[in-house]
Amino acid sequence: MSKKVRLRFAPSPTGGLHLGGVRTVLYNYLFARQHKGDFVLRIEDTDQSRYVSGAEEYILDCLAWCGLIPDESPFHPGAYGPYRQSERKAKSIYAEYAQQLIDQGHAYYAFDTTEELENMRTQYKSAENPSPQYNHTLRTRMRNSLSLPAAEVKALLDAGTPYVVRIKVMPKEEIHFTDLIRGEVRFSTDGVDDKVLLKADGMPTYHLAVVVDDHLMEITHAFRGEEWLPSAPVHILLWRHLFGEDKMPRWAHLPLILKPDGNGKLSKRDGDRLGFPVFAMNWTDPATGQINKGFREMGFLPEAFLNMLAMLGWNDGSGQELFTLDELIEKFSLDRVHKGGAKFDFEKAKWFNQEWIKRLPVSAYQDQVIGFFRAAGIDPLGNAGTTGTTNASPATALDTVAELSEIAPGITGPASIPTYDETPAPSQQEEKFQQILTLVKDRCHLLTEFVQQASFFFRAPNAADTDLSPVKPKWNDAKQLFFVEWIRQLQLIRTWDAPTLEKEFKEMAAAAEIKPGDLLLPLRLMLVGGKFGPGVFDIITVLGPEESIARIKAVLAQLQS
RNA sequence: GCCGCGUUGGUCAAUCGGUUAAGACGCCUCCCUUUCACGGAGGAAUGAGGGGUUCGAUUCCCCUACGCGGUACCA
Repeated sequence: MSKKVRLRFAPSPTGGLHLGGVRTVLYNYLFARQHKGDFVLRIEDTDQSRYVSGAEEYILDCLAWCGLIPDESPFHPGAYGPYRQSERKAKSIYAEYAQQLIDQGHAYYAFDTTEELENMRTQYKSAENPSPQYNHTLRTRMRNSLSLPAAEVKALLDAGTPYVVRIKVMPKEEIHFTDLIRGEVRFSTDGVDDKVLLKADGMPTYHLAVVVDDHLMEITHAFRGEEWLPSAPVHILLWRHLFGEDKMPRWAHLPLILKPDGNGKLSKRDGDRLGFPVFAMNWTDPATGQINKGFREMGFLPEAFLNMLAMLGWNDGSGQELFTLDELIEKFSLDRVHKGGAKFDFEKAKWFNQEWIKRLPVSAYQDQVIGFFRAAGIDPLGNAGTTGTTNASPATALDTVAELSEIAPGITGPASIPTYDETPAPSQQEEKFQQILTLVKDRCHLLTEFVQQASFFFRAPNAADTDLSPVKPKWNDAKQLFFVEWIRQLQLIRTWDAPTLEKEFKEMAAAAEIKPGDLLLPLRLMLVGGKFGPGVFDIITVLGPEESIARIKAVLAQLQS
């Protein structure tokens, strides 16, 4: 008996896809999936002046990145097409219903020009009424089919005079409906103006289009932002006149996402101002060429992005904060959606991302991370791997025994460095890459941070640029000697793993009567080029003997001078 | 102005008449770690104001204040 649940997301293709838009999609999607229903994408391109080419594809790309794929859309039409309102207009769908309303006496032609409307607004503007409305009191004084003699209306129409169709709202009527989030909401028609239904160019306004299309597409539940609540009475009236109020979808007006500081809706501007993205993915304005950062490019995981968005206005009451999409589908409920808006907190957003980075296997996001490495000029799977120093500084060039003795007089070195496979198979490289990601994932909030945290694995630090001030003042011959000795040791170690390396290191330090702590920081600086990164012995394990030795030697030369 | 919606720590928030008013982010202290993190243990910090209803209000009702949204031939 009950109809199949169908929901829609109906954006205008006017630019980037905003955070709030994605959350609206998400709630639509969750509800649809939970009820084994359909989720459709309808493009509301009724304002050709605001149409931005590429925006439709962009929106679909964003949904794809998030994994919120519509069952029906302009790109994958179902049985309710077309899915673009411009195309539906071309089929005279809206004009037909506008005509029906006129015939019923619920709508009328209005011939007022833009100038006439402006004049009306300035004329009737007052302190008590700053924005006069085209309504039951004023319409008698305007040029429309209600105020003009029938013959004149006919003449105007026959002459092809531009007109719009307006809804005729009767005063003193009570309109109420049950919002799935807010409960009973009541309006008086006294405050509702005669909204334009059909524009002069024949396009419907949102008001007409949304009810006609929701009806034709058999939409059962309509979720949209709270900013639509004030125009709900118009939509209800239209449903009443056209299809019957009992056929109307259930409405849910979602709370707004607010800017972090102050109040008000979060806007693109706020993101620019405060340094965080507002769009799901990078959006390049085709007119200005301006690029707006997206969460994806900022280093967010789609799982984290959605999880964060879901929690902005909803929770399951248990205190749980981390949810997979499937868990959200299972647990989401409208009656636990907040009524009040929520301020967006970028720090918390990053926390969600960090949690998901820790939670997911690195294989789930390694491709995205590879992209960030390549953008930084590093190919983590290429030849510039751990088998050599790519941007060798002058110091790293000294690697002969002679040079060794030069920086450490008294040491006679043997040293045939153990050889090993110079060009690992691709799978080995990938394996090594994953090993590195696993090593640093705990300290990354954003995927982009993998580059900062791990690039030294693929590119030797520039020895000349390494800040040695933390160790240089306390440097002495004993330490110099120790490291030269340590290099020899590295060449001999057979079991190449972190525990063995650490054990050997500490034994040598003890023998040299130097506290390991005094040696660890220098060693880190040699390998990493800074005071960050995973444990030094883990680093050496991954770097391998040749590369480790090269880096130590390079800095040793620096410290000696 | 009018109409509508909202208001628990700095932020996200639990509570559906009785609690020492959860938890999380952020912040602070300590532990772990001779890097940075992660992790662990603590800490500071909350019911806009006023009336009711009730034995008892954060919770229900009203008023006020404040905030937001709308008030287009934009969505």
